[in-house]
Amino acid sequence: MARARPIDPDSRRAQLVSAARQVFATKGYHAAGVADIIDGAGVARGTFYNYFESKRAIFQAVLNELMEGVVDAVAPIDVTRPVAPQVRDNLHGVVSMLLEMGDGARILFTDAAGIDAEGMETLGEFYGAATGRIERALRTGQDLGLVRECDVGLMASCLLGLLKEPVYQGLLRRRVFDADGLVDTIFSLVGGGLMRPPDAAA
Amino acid sequence: MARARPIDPDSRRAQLVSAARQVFATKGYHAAGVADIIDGAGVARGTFYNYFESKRAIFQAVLNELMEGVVDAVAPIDVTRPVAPQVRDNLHGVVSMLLEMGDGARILFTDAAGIDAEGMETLGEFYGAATGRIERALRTGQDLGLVRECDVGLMASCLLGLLKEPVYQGLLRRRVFDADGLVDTIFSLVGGGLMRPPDAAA
Amino acid sequence: MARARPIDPDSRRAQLVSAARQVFATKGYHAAGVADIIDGAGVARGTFYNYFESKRAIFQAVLNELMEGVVDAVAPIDVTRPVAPQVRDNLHGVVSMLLEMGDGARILFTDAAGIDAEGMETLGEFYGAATGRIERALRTGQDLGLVRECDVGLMASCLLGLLKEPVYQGLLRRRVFDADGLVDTIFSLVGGGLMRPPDAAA
Amino acid sequence: MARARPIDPDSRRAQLVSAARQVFATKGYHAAGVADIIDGAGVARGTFYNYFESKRAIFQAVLNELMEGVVDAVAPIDVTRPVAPQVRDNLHGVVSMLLEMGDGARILFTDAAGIDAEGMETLGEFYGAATGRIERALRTGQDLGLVRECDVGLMASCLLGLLKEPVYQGLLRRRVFDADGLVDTIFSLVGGGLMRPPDAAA
DNA sequence: GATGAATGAGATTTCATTCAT
DNA sequence: GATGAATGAAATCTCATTCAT
Repeated sequence: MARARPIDPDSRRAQLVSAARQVFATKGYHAAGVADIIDGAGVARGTFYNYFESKRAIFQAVLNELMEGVVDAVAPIDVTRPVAPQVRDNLHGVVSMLLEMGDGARILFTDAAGIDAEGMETLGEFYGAATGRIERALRTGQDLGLVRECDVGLMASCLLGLLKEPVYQGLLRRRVFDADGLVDTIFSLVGGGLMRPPDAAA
Repeated sequence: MARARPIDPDSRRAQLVSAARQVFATKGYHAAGVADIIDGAGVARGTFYNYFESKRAIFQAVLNELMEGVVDAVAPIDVTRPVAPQVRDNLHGVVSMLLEMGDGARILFTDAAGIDAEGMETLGEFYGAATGRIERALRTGQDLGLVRECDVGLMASCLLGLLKEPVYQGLLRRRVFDADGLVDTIFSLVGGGLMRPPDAAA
Repeated sequence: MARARPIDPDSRRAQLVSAARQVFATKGYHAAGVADIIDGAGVARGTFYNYFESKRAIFQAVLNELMEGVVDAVAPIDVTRPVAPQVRDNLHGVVSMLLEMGDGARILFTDAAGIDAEGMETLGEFYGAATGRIERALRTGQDLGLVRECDVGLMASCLLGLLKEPVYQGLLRRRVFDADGLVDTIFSLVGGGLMRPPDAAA
Repeated sequence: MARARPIDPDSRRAQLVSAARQVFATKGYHAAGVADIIDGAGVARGTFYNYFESKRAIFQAVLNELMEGVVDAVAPIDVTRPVAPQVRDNLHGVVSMLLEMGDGARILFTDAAGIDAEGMETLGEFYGAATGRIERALRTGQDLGLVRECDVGLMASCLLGLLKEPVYQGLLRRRVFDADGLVDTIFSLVGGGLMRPPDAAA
């Protein structure tokens, strides 16, 4: 009711995106209304449309922010130093970031792909880029003699799945787990597989 | 236009579910309208509501059918026979099933979780059950001395991710691949990890 | 509130167009809302959109109906019979039609051109066709030796103006006049001036 | 962006009206937004409302300016000198003025009447005044024995239509023509038909 | 059982106007 | 006097659902 005090447009925009993330994370894209977002931001309806063309547009902004957050959690690997710890850090960084997002992650996992063709494409490109990075890393590893022969394309998306699925199920089934445990599990699997060495003790 | 000839209610129901699967797969839950479904089934609007309470209800029916299809693709493991080939068959069965579904799989991957809390729960239970089965298998494997120590809960969802992610990306990015390649990749990873043995040749 | 009894779609459509004509005539396109139209027709909002895609669309339907009405008021001239009375009848028919339309005529005179480019074009084509008919009539008249030399294009639109302006001012200034008076006036002007005196000298 | 330098209020007002005329002429009243006007004038939104109470108000200002322009193009007739050339000059002046206005004329022809009752009234008065002038001229002509008997009221608006319609169609159908041709056409029609032949029989 | 016209709550979006700085 | 962020009433349009035939 009281008129929101005018503030720097960039701040207002950021505030709206933040409110929107909250709302989308909680209710999902379709159940969320612009009304929820402006309530969250304490702003009038018209103000919203001064900053975003549509509900779809602010969703895209939220999505971009989330994707950026994940990307920023990954540091380039320096091959002149031991590789494993760096990979471990990156893995840990991404998982922590996703866990921190909490319900926000459902936007990346579920909502974005279910809205329209453009959403699918955005997400497809994002995961494509991620897979691409893993793929290149695998090839480098092969060149360095660390990684064995395999179909790098498929292997890359398998590895991505290794990371995503536990986080996704954490969301769906509201189970909590800690990032270190997951990183350890992934490392042990990638490091030596699942099978017990026929007779390790022998 | 022409009045649809009265048919056995079960057939009509099946016909509607089938049309609905098609429509949901193609357009997604929200973009799909009841109009699309009845057009697909060649039935009047009122008829639809004689068989289903709501759009949400028929979606649930479609979802159930799909989940059932996946479950049916998995045979129980008979521990008195060699295990690996049986696991391989199951894996192959599930992947083939998902690939056959084509766009229908997006319902399982994306749409179902994005509709409402109930959808999330349904899917959570489904994946929970799948994870549970894998978990039990792992434990059995450990008992038999085939599988080494690990956090079976996390490992189970990791393994599920190994399978889902490539299929999901196939959908998102419209890449095709064949089921055997994926099964091989998964098996090689699970079998011995990703690293090249220090000096396998020695 | 009470549910409108289902009727033949064509009738419903006609009823909506009729209500819309009334509303547009009274309030003008922009001041009129879909709410006014459905109130007029005693129908729910959704019903309106079962029949017309948009407010703009039903306006077009109204416009077409009005234009058709005017066109139908004009009979082709039969040159084997005396021409003047036929022209007089046509003139009288058009003027009467416009006067009967009452405020509806403002749609043709004012609203249609002020809505969008398409409205302007529709109206442009309509008046273009009218002018074209007059033009052809003039040329025929010239061939028959009844009409003297002139710039038929300009003359045609002048003649159209002769008819339109009094009707238009009748609308704007809420003056009433009768069709016969106008036809007489036009005839006296055109008759004395446009026709070549058969044999002025004789 | 840059703060507009303070200028003489009358100039600012004129600047706004000028920008508004441009905008209204191009887009029409309803499609034009206050945003377009202030963009055109290079002025902030708030500034606009320092000078005009509303969009409607500045439209009225534009309208008044245009009507004045037309009125000023007409010189009083001096009956002690030959009348025809004076009439011709006035006709030519008005037509030229309207043609110069270009799209601006659509404001007079179309937009003004389509806005609200007040717009209709304003325009009604304007055309009423014009018709009135023509009417008085006709009566004077009758007194001088130059013009024959007729219903001067109707005849006056007919004559006005003679002039307006070609210009209007020029707008609607984007045809160009020159003022002289139209004046000639009108004169030939009126001259041959309206004037009593001085002594046809003698 | 089948039909399809009718419904109406509710969502998104627009834009002229206000007012604190 | 100039500014421009904020406002919010009001309009259009959607579509799952109802119900009389």
